[in-house]
Amino acid sequence: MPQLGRDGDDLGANDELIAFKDEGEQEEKPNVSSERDLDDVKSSLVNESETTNSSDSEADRRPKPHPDVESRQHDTGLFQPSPYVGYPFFMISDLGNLCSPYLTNGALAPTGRTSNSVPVVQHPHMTHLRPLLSYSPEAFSPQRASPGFSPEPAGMSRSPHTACYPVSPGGMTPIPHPLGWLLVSSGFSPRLVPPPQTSVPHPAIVPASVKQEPGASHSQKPPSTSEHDQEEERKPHIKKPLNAFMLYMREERPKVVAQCKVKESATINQILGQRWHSLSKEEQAKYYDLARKERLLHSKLYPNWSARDNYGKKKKRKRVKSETQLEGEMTYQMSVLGFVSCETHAVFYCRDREINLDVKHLTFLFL
DNA sequence: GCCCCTTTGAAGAAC
DNA sequence: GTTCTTCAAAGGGGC
Repeated sequence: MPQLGRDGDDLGANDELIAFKDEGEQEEKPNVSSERDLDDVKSSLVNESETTNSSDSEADRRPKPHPDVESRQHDTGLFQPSPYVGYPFFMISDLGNLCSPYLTNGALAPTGRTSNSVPVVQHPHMTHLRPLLSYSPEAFSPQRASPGFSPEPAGMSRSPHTACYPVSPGGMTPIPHPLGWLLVSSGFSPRLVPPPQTSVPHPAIVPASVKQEPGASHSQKPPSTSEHDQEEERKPHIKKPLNAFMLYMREERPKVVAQCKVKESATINQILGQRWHSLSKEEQAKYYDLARKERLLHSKLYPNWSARDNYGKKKKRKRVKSETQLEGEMTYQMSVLGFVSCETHAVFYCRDREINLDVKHLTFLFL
């Protein structure tokens, strides 16, 4: 599939091609190490943001809208065979209120956005499409904030293509995503977006506990049995990145619920498992690709995180979840304060880092 | 309120 | 290198 970057063009570095595995590759190359892939990507991070210029123009390399995009949908709502073809948008992080400057027509109602949902700014010609996020986290390049960065919106300039596309009258259902990404119309004039008023929680992080000053009045948590336990509870719970099947399941579950009138997740998951096996390799490859990018981005956001960290934390996580729901405001690691995008790059200014992405890696899928 | 169920895949541990 | 275990999502159901 072209979107898998087999030609090394769509997804950047060739090392990803080695790491990526769809079902067929899993059979043929079961030992391809995602670790090595991550290491390669990590090592390339330093240069990633500085090596984005190439002999090819960005306009040429950037996926172009496909006139037949609607016909690509089949009954499962999935693209085939090339879901990456034809994206009139690129993706940026869910910046909370950040998208509002683009919505001068009020297309995206504030109520359509929740902390863990992905609001969508959609092209009017593709109102039938449900975008599925995709991104190329290998383009992430943590670095210090640019000295010249200013969150002032006054410098924002917008070409006609940068105008916000209104959400279709039918409305777009916010698509929840663990990494909290937001789709925004493309158009590559430099533009500046003021920082949001509220932090955007990174859905991959479940705060282990509300960090409170000693003696906080609303603290009802019983004392931990040990300092170690207390320390453990203070640590935010960084969830595992979703695998391909989980991504598929999250996407297809509502359809199964609607079709089968079943609510029990165990039953639904059985159905989804069967459907998963009935998918073609190309269809599954889309989810493997997304999952691979999830892992890459996750590894960059949390380079020291290990799946082992979550061992034995299921109970804690559930307890913490309810606490989170009760508490309201929380502090998260991944709080994007603002971003700047230009012809070739988008820079996201987070609380503790600056993430530089090559726009050529900002793609997404339609469903 | 907590855990189980049920699925697949990824990652780590154990052998 | 292989096998086993745990966790990721989801929400009804049981205790």
